[in-house]
Amino acid sequence: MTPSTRPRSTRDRPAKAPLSRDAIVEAALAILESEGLESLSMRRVAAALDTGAGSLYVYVEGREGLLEAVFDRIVATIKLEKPDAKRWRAQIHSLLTRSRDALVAHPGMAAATMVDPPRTEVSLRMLENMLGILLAGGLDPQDAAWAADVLAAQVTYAAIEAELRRTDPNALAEEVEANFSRLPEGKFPLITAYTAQLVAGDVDERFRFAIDVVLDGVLARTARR
Amino acid sequence: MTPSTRPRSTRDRPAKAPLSRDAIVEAALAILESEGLESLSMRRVAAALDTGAGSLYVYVEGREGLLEAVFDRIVATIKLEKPDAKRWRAQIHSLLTRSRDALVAHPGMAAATMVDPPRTEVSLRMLENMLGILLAGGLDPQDAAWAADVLAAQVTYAAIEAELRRTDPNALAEEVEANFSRLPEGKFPLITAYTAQLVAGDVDERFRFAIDVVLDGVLARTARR
DNA sequence: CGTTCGTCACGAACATCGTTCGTCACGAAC
DNA sequence: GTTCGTGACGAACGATGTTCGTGACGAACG
Repeated sequence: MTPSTRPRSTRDRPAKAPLSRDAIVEAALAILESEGLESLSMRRVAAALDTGAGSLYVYVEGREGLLEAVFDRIVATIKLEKPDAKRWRAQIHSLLTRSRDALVAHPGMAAATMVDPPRTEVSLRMLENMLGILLAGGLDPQDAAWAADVLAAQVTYAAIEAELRRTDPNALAEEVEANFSRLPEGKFPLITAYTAQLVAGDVDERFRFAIDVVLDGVLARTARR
Repeated sequence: MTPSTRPRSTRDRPAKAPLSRDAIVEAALAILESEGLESLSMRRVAAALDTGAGSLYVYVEGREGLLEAVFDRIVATIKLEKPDAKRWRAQIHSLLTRSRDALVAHPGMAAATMVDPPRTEVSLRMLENMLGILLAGGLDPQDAAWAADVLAAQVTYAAIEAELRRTDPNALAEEVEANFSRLPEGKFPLITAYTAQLVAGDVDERFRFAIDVVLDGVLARTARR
């Protein structure tokens, strides 16, 4: 891990690992997973590395830069699919489900992602793979390009929804349902009538629906052309 | 405006409007429109009302509560549609485009929306209207309920994208295109080959595509059933 | 008209945040 | 043995959200 010689004499300190960009990102990632985004402060990361917050700025471009690096690391762990025309639809589901789960595993990251589009090389790998699968499915290039965007929106949206249900899968549904039930009488007839449908399905069912609907929509467009 | 010119006591003050929840929300809304979410601090709002930040907490449940109230106010301004089976598709486009534009007009609000689902009565009016139009379109209730969710995701996503392009409509496309052009040779063949398609279309075209794709997808599902 | 009393704005204070920068100890080079 | 540059340290700055003791206002009351 360490380059060569560990400095034997940092006096009182018991030979602590040297600061590095990688070590910082890794520490941040650990905090993100265990405590969530709001706990991911520069001071908190520095404390985990037994140093001062100011020391991080040599290796990382502020908090924003750190978050970007962390996001990159997360995306890098997502396993891609080798496009196969025979299984393209299943591949989309697999890839996007893995993407969503990777975001869910790091609370707060999904929402942070939306602030700006992916620029890093790792994110482009992801886009390249998406395009590959969609094109393997026979989609028109323009449809595929735009569909990738639409699908990305569903992934981050589903990730945020899944985060909310993380503690208790049914907590949200029950809360919403309870909320609906004490609505002003007759003011929201449709919501009242279809409460069951509105809260129906778990996270996975809803996500599957969203992706299928988008894919069916693009296919309908292709067929019509 | 300097503290030194302040009247000795509130008695000498020229009858300033009393603090109220409405006044606070309105001031916050004005700041949000003109300066964006990151400038919307409790102190900034208090300053606009010529008072201290601490005074706001009597009327508003912290910053989070204030933001919720502001969001509610924004959603309240969105004009709804009287569901008409003959124009239902156009109605969806109108309603969602207005929703997107309302979010875009208040920078940062779209991203903040995603943190938790709408609970307020105003948001339910919106949902009720969406359901009404979709059902008027002949959709199955379960499909309509879930589709409303999928469409909501597209609205906030489009709003965030539109915010980025607010200053210069082409800035993003050009940046992305420039980014693509200096990619490692041959590492992203599809992105390289279809750069034109990836950056094609303005905000409205892309948004129209997203909505149409979702609607076509749900219709295909309905037809198949 | 004088007193009382409850409301409510004020603003100082606290904890935390991201960020900057002067200082200085370390270890290697001379 | 001396010099020197690298890089961590941590105090400090400005800004944030939030709490709370204080006190002034105006209405109610005698």
